[in-house]
Amino acid sequence: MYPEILQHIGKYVSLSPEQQQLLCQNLELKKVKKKEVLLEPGKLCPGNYFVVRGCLRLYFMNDKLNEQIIQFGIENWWIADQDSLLNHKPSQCYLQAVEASEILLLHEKKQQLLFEQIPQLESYFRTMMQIAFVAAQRRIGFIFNMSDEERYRHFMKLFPAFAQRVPQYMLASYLGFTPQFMSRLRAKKA
Amino acid sequence: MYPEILQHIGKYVSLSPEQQQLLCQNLELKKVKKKEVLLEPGKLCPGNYFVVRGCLRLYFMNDKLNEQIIQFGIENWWIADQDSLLNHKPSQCYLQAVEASEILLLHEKKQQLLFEQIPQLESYFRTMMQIAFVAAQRRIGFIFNMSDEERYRHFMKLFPAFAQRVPQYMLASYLGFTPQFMSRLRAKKA
DNA sequence: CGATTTTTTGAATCATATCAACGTACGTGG
DNA sequence: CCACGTACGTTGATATGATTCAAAAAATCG
Repeated sequence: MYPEILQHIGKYVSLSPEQQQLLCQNLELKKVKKKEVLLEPGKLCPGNYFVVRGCLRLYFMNDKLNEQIIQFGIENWWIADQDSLLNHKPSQCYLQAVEASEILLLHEKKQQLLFEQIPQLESYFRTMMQIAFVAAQRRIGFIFNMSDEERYRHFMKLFPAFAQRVPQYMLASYLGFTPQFMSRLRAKKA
Repeated sequence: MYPEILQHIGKYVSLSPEQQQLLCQNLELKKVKKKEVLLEPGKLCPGNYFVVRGCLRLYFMNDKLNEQIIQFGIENWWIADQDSLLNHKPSQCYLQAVEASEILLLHEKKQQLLFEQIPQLESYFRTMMQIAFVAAQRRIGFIFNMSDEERYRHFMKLFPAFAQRVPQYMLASYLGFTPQFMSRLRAKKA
């Protein structure tokens, strides 16, 4: 039994003890070291990962051979290449541990089977997808309506603790500008 | 009965005739004129809209009082302010008809009830959310890794027909640059 | 047809990238 | 536990893509 994930699910739907057990039997616990890679371009994304402890990042290499971070996943977040999962096609992304982490993998096939046995689980994942979609649309809004500097300050205000956890160049990548510019922003101090 | 929406749902899940009828009884058909507004800032988004015919846009006013288009919805797409729906909070957006349109409104409360009676419908919406999320993440990738010019050409190549349907200033807004710059890009012709 | 909406064009300006070099920190093996 | 190598962060100079403001031209609509 994995209390962290059960608690998270419990915020959205309620599962019977039997359902909780069934779910946990179908999860695979993984412990990964810092910088360990869970998914590489060309491979199929095996399922959804729930972060129990630590931090992962999903990124790809752009044309100029820079890393572009699409998403971070920290405690109580799900992370995966949904494009690969949805379309059953090879990923174009890396999924990598930013810190030593403990994660739970819900294999795609098992997820499908569980949805039939635990309808609330499908409801839970619908909500997770909706939350993720809203977050992505908000991010698009921020990108278009704030300058890089504004977006940086906004992010630092919202997630000051998280900003301490990851290297600056990763934040710069996530926010969509260069590490050099990030350094200048910090130097401005204001 | 609304064949367009049933056909679309049928691509993802299968509904019995009774379920199809139940669903359609809970949809509200609306015919809107060009520029008609379906949702305004301050109001709660009433539910999800399925576009049978026409085109809608979801946008908000940014700090500089420019319209920022978040999403378009054309035939066989769902459109709504998910943020308002998810968090039951007033919208910050406008939902407006770009063309005269026919749309089906699935009220949020009715949707909840239907999910209990038609579990496949929850599965369908989970998939819709996943598709929308993947699209939004792809868009973020494009924004960060292409120049405005590249993004413009990429979009024109992908959706040449759609580009004809909406005013250029709306495309510019969706792509995240000014109408003036858009005009210059077109003039370059290459 | 006139009125409004949409698109075009020019000139000046600004935000951010790029290139290049140097500084600092950190963790790994000897 | 120190030294070395690599990874990360800073700084300066220059380049550039895109914005802004302003005005005119063109298209669309009632």
